[in-house]
Amino acid sequence: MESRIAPKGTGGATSIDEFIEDVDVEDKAFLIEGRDLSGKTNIRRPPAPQVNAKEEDFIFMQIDTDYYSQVAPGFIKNENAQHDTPIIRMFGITKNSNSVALHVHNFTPYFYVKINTQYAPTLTPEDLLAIRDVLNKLATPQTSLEGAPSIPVKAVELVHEKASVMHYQQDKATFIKIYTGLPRYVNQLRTLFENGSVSYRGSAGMFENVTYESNLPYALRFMIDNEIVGMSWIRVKAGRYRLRERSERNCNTQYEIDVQDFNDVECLPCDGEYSKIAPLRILSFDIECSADKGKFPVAQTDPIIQIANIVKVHGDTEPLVRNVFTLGTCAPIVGSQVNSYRNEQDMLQAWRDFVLEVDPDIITGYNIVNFDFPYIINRSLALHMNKFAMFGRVNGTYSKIKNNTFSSKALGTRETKDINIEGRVQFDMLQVILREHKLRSYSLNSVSAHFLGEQKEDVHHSIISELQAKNEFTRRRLAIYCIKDAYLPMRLLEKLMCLFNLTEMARVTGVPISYLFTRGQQIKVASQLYRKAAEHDLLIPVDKQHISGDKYEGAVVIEPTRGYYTDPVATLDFASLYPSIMMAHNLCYSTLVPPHKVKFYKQEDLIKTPNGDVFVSQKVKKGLLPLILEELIAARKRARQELAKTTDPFQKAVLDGRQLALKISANSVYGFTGAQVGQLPCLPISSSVTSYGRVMIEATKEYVLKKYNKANGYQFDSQVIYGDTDSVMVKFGVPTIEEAMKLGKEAADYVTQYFVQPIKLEFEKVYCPYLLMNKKRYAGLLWTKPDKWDKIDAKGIETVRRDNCGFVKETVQSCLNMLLIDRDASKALDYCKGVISDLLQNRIDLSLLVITKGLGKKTESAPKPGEAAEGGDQKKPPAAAAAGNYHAKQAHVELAERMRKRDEATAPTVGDRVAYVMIKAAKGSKGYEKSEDPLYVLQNGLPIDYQFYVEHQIKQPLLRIFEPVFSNAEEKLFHGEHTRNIFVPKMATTSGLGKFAVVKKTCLGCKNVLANNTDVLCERCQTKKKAIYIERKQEMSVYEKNYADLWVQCQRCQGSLHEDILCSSRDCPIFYRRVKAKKNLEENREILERFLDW
DNA sequence: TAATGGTAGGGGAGGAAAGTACCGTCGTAT
DNA sequence: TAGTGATACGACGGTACATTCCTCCCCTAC
Ligand SMILES: Nc1ccn([C@H]2C[C@H](O)[C@@H](COP(=O)(O)OP(=O)(O)OP(=O)(O)O)O2)c(=O)n1
Ligand code: SF4
Repeated sequence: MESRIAPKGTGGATSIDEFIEDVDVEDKAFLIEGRDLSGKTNIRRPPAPQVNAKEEDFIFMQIDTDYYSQVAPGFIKNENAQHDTPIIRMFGITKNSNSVALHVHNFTPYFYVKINTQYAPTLTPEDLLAIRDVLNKLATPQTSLEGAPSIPVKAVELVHEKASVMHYQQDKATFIKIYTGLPRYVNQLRTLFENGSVSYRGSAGMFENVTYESNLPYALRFMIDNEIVGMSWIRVKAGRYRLRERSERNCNTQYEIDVQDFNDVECLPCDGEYSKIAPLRILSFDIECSADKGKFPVAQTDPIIQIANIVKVHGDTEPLVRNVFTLGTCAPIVGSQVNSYRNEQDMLQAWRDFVLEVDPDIITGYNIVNFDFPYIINRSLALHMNKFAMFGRVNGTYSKIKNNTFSSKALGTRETKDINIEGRVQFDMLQVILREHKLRSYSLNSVSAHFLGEQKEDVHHSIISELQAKNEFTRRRLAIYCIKDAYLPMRLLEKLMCLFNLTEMARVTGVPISYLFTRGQQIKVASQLYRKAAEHDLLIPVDKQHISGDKYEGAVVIEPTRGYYTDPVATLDFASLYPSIMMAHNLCYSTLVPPHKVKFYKQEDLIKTPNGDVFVSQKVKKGLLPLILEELIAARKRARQELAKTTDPFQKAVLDGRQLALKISANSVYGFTGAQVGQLPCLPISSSVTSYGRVMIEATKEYVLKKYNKANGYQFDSQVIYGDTDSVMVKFGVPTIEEAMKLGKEAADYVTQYFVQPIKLEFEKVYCPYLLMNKKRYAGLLWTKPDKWDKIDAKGIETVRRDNCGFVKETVQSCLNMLLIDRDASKALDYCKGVISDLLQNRIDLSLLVITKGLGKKTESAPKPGEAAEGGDQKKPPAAAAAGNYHAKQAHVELAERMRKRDEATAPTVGDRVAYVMIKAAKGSKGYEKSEDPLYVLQNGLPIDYQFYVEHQIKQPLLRIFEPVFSNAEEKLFHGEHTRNIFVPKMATTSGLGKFAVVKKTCLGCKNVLANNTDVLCERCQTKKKAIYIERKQEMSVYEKNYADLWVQCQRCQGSLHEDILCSSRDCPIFYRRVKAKKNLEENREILERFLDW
C-alpha cells in the first residue's frame, strides 16, 4: 500500500558541506535558514497537560468561531433534547500552544419584532404562547440530514426595556423577542413579518413589518452578546466546563470541551498578558501540477506532482518544518525533508496526514484559496479519494468548494472560492496583499520583489512538466522552486506583520479574523454598532428601505489657482474630519430627530446641521457612533504613536499601513450611514456630515484670508490656492520655509478655536516648490522641518497611478526630481528629450513599456449554446447583459478576451490586472487592436509601436508638468531633432509585398542599403574594413558581458549556478533584458559571421 | 441568494453625431 | 449597336475624414 520511496544515501539528509559543493549556498539561503530540517523531526504540538476541570480555569486564544447543528449530546442539559440544535464551536490555542475546540450549548438564535403601541399593554403571557403557535404554523419546519426535527419558534418573550436605535427615543417601546430553533428560521420568519403575513387576533396590525436584529450571522451574534471580539483570549471558569472523553470526541484538537451555559464563556480584555498573540502554528504550502501539451493543468486530468510546506510557530525565528512531497524520486535537498511517492494518491494522502499531524492554526500560501485548495480538492475527487479532503479540525467534515463573488467600490469585483476548513484560518497572502496594497502586479514574483527585494523565477507550466518527466535531479530543481513558493508567503506574512495587524483589527472591530479576508467594511461597522447598541438597550432595525439610488452631495474641492509656486505653501488639514464632525455634533442614528418631532424639544437641546437635519445634543444623549469613533480613533492614535517611534523605513511603511487601515475603518462608519445598499443607511447623517465639511472648509479659508493680510499688519496678503475636503493650501507670501511653518502652526491653532471639540485643524507640512496642475493633481517638495526637505509628494499624477507604463512613471519622476529638488528646468527638459529619443530608438527596456489595467468586470458573456448564433444587426446589447458587463471596447479588455481564446486557464479574469504593450498595426487601428501580451510579443518578435508611447503615454503628462514652467513646451519637447531618428525594426525594411518581400541588407559601416545582398560593406566603407570589424568585435564583447551579467543575476534568483535558466517572468525587468540581450547577441554574432565569410 | 463604506474628480479612449471637404452626377442656362 | 451638341455652373448626394461632445472606465484624493 505504502508507495513511499526510501530516500537515497545515508539517512536521507545531505550535509551542508555537500550542498556547498553542489551549488552556491548564499543563493539558497531560504533552504538552510535555521536548523537542518532534512531529517525526521518531531512536528507535533507539545503534549497537552492534564486539566482538572473542577479546579482550573480554562483559558485560550480564540481564532475561529462557527456553529453546527446537531442533537445535543447526552451529557448536555437541553430542553429540546431530541431536536436539531445549533451549537457554537470555538477553536483556539492555549498559551502553551495546545489546540482547543469548545462547544457552547444553549445559545438560542433570536430576533425582535416591535409591537404597535396600541396593542402593547394588552399582551398577556397566553398571547405570547399563542403568537408562538401562529408563527410555528406559518413557518416551514425542517428536518436535519440525520432526521432530527426542529421547531421554528421555541419561545416568544415580551421585552420592555429596549428601544429602536433609529431616531432619538425618549421612551422605551414594546418588542417581542422571538427565539428560534435554528439560525435559518430567523431569516424565514423575517420574511414573513416583512411581507405582513403574520396576523394575530385577526389582523396583521399588531406587528410592525420591520424586524430587529434579524440579519446577524449567528456566530457573530453569540460573540456580540458575550462581548467576545475576534482573536481574543477566552476564559471558562473552573467547574463550568467539561472535558470530553475519548469516545465523545468530535474534533482532532488536543482539548475538546463543552460549556453548558453560554454565559460562562467570557472574553478577557485585550491588555497586559492577554494582548499577546498565542504561539500559533502557521503552515505555508504550495503545489505544483503538470500537464501535457503545454496546456495549463486542469484538476480533472492533470496530476499534482509536488507539495512543499513550511511550518513556523508565531514568534519563533526558525521554521519547524521544511519539506516537500514529490511524485516520483527526487534528489536530496539540503536542509529540507524530501518525501517521495510512486503514485499520486499516496502522496496526497501522506500530505493530508502531515497537515493533520502539524495541526496548523493558520494556513497560508499564495492564492491557496482560489487555486491550491480547489485544485487539491478537485483532484482528490477526480481520483475518487472520497474520504480525503478533511483538512479541518472536525472529524469527518470534508472541505468543499463554493463559488462566490465579492464586489465593493473600493476593492472592485472579484470571483472567489469559499473553502470550509473548520478551526483553521485561511490566511491567503494574495488576498491580504490585494486588500492592503495597491500594486501594478500581484504575482508572487512581483510582490516578493516589491516587499522582500527578492525576485522569484517563474517557470512556465509546460517546462514544469518537462522537469517532472526527466529525472530525480530535474525534479529536485522543481522541488526547490516549489519550496521557495511556500517560503515566500511565509516571509511576506512575517515582514508585513500581517498577523499582528489583522489581530489588532479583529480585536478593535470585534469580528473574527476570517471576516477580514472575505468580508467588507460594512460588517466591521455593524459588529461595533450592535455591540454599542446592546450596551445602551437599543435595537437595530433591519429595514429593506426603498433606495433612491441618488447620490448625495459630498465634499468641496476648492478651485485651484494652477501654477508653479516657488514660495512655500503651507497645508492645513483637519484631523480625521468626518469622524470628528460626527463626534462634535453628536451625529448618530440614536440622536436623530425626525422633522415632525422637532417641535417637541427645547431649542438648546438640539443641533441643526447645515443640511437642515436635527440631532439632540450630547447633553441629552450621547450617540453610539461617536462612541465607536472614539475607540477607533484611540486605536489609530496608538498606532501612530508607535509609528512615530520607529525609524526603519520598511517598519514605518508597515505601521503606516496599519494606522491607515484604522483610519479607513473610522471613515467607514460615516460611509456605513451613507451606504444606500447597506444594512442601515441613514442619509440625514451622512449628508449632514458632508454639509458640515463643506461649511468648514469654506470657513477655514475665510478665517485665514481675513486674518493673514497686510491690513492686519502681516507682511503679505495670504492666498488660499487650493483645498480638498478637509485641507487648505495657503501661500502666506513669506519666502522662507521657517516663516511659513510658523504662520501655518499659528493659523491652525487660530482656526481650531472656532470649531467644536474635538474638531482640530492641524498644520501638517509645507510644500516648496509646489506644482499645482489641477484638482487632485499636484506635486511638491514636502517639508516637515525647516532645515531639510522630506520627500517629493505627488498626488494624482502618473507617478502614483498604476494605469500607465513604467517608462512614463520613471520619466515623470525624474523630471519632478530635477524640477523640484534641483530646480533646474532646462536640465529636466534635456533629460526628457534624451529619454524620448531613447524610446524612439528602442533603447528602453520592454518591461518599462508594459501597461497594466484592472479588469473591473466580467468579460466572457456566458457562452450559452442557444445565444451563440445571432444574425444580422444587434445594435444594443441584450438587456440581460446590462449588469456588470463592458459596454465599451478597451485595450486591456479585448486583450483579455484574446488571451482567453488562446488558453482559458491562464487568461486574466475579473479583478485581475492585465499587462500589455502596444504593438505596431495598420494606420488608424484602434488602441484595442494594438494591445498584446508582452510575453507573446517576445515569443513572436512583434514590433512595438514606439510612436504610440510618445503620443499617447508620455506626451500629455510631460506637457502638464512643463506647461506651467515653459511657454512652448510642446514645441520644445516633441518637435526637435531628437524625435527624427526612429528605430526601424528589421521586419519593417522588407517591402510589403508578401512572399516576394526581400530583406535588404545594409552596410555595416554607414547603414546605407547595399546593392548586393551578399555584401557586408558598401564601396565607400571598404577602406575602413578593419576598423569597422574591430568596432563590431568590441560591441560583441559588450553584448556578451551584458548577457552574462543578466544570466548570473537569474542564476542568483533561481538559486543555482549550474542549471539552465527556465524563467519567463512577465513581471521581472531582468527577464525582458535577458531576452533582448540574447537577441542582440545573436544578431551581432550573425553579422560577424557574415563578415568573416565575406 | 447574500452581500457590497461614501462623493468628487481627472483623464484617456471609443463612439455617435454633427461638420466639412471633396468628388461625381445631374439638370439647366448659354 | 444605335445614337450622340458642347460647355459652364450650381445643386445635390455620397463618402471619407476631422472635430466635438458625451459616455464609459480606471484609478485616484479626499
Ligand atoms: N477613504 C476615505 C478617505 C477620506 N474620507 C473622508 C473622511 C475624512 O475625514 C475626510 C478627509 O480625509 P483625509 O484623507 O484627510 O483623512 P482624515 O482627515 O480622516 O485623517 P487625517 O487625520 O489623516 O487627516 O475624507 C473618506 O470618507 N474615506
Ligand atoms: S528573469 Fe531572472 S531575475 Fe527575473 S525572476 Fe526570472 S530568473 Fe529571476
